[in-house]
Amino acid sequence: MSDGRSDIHTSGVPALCQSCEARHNGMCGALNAEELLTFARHTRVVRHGAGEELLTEGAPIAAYGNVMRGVVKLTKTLADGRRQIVGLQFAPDFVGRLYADESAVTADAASEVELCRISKPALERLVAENPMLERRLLRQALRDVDEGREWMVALGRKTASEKVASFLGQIGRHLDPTVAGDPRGMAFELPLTRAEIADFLGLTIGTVSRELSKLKRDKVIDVGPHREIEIIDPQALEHRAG
Amino acid sequence: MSDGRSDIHTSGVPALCQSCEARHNGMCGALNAEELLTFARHTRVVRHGAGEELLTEGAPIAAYGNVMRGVVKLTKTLADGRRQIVGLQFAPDFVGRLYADESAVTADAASEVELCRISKPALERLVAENPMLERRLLRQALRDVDEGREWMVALGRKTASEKVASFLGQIGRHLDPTVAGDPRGMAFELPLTRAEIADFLGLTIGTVSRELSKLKRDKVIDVGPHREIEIIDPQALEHRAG
DNA sequence: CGGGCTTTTGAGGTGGCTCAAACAGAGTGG
DNA sequence: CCACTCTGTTTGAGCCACCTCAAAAGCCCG
Repeated sequence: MSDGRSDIHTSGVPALCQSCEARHNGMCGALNAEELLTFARHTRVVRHGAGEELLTEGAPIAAYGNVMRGVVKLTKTLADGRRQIVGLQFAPDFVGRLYADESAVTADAASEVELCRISKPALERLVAENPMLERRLLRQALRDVDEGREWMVALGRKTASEKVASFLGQIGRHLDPTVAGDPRGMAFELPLTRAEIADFLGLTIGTVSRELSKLKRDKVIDVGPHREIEIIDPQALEHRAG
Repeated sequence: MSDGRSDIHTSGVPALCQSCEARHNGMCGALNAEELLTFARHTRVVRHGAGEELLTEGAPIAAYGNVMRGVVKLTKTLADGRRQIVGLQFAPDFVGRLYADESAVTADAASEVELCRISKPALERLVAENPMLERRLLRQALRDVDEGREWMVALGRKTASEKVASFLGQIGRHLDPTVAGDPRGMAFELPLTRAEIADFLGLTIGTVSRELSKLKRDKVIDVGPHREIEIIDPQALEHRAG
């Protein structure tokens, strides 16, 4: 039995938006039912398989998107091929760089991803007309800044084991925000390969694997087959995150 | 002999704003003469000596500011004292974190600094009333994101010498944007001590010093007394930046 | 069951750290 | 004008965390 409130809120809301996280915690929260309808005329839900490229470093940006499901990784690559992941976007994050002609990063689907896609000119027009939308995007950008700075500390000053512990903590928190201070453990599937984790943490695949093995040996986590991780002792993990 | 244009533009503009960079390339560019006057009623120019703390990590934010002169460094510190500089702000950058109760970083004056200060509630009210102001702040935030990501690559994937070369290149570009592709050299005074450079690059003071000596030995730069640096061969510097 | 991918683990090398000493400038006071 | 101090910088010697290279093992899919 649903309450009256949700009836009011969902009346006239496009079907796809009704359960979309972007409407609750993301960009689309700025829009009322009428605006959502306008907005939805320009959007299209697209699905991308793991590894598909959404944006290319140095190439023009054709469209923006909101992550609805899955994980998008943002990477930058040096001339000789060294790679660094500079951000991970989860639902309901916004993907793309407003007010820039070309993307400074490559964005690809780390897992299978569903995106709510909107063309560049369409979003830019909607943003110009709707200050609330712009405010949401500002909040998103500020979150991106904060998160980037958090990782700069890890990249610059943490040891390999601290990096890996921090990474597991962050992923855990993202996939289940209630776990933050919870002393009980949790299990999840890593959205990244070892190589990608290494590119995120500024390490090599070998070091990542060794550190994970160490955490397993010390009964802080359990490492299952196929990227499954169980956090047995969140306290200990937090403690090792520096 | 001034042209007519500047007369139009400066009529009714507060004296302090007339030559302020923030009005030309920063946040205040969003405001017309009338709005600038309203704005100026809430601002005050304050001067801070090198080392003075403007914002403290984990402490409430009392006021925002625009850098008018000097360099502000943003740092994060781990529990055991390891430090990482996560950003440098030059004129006319905005300092502070909108929509947050506490600061995620410590901000201090790296050199003597002049700030155009505005209280938190005052700016928040003005932003709520003026979408153009919000757009400027969004642009600033997006620049901060881009710059942070640029440095994440350096922190995670570049060698010590590449880091130092990149750093000198960035500082040079900031202090004189015309130099970018210019094959001729330039000279400037570093706004940071060796220890601060180390905290920026995720290195130790010894490594920074050694790398600078190496660049000097190789006639790429010249290191004078009192933090003076002359870039002799910008091409070679760029080449070593990775 | 074989072939391709990812992951683990090992042995050895090295870039940047640690620790330590000497040096250089800018004040400060005699 | 010269000690003296204080802070910042340079340089050296040795070491260790993490990388490199390499091999083997696990998992997935046809």
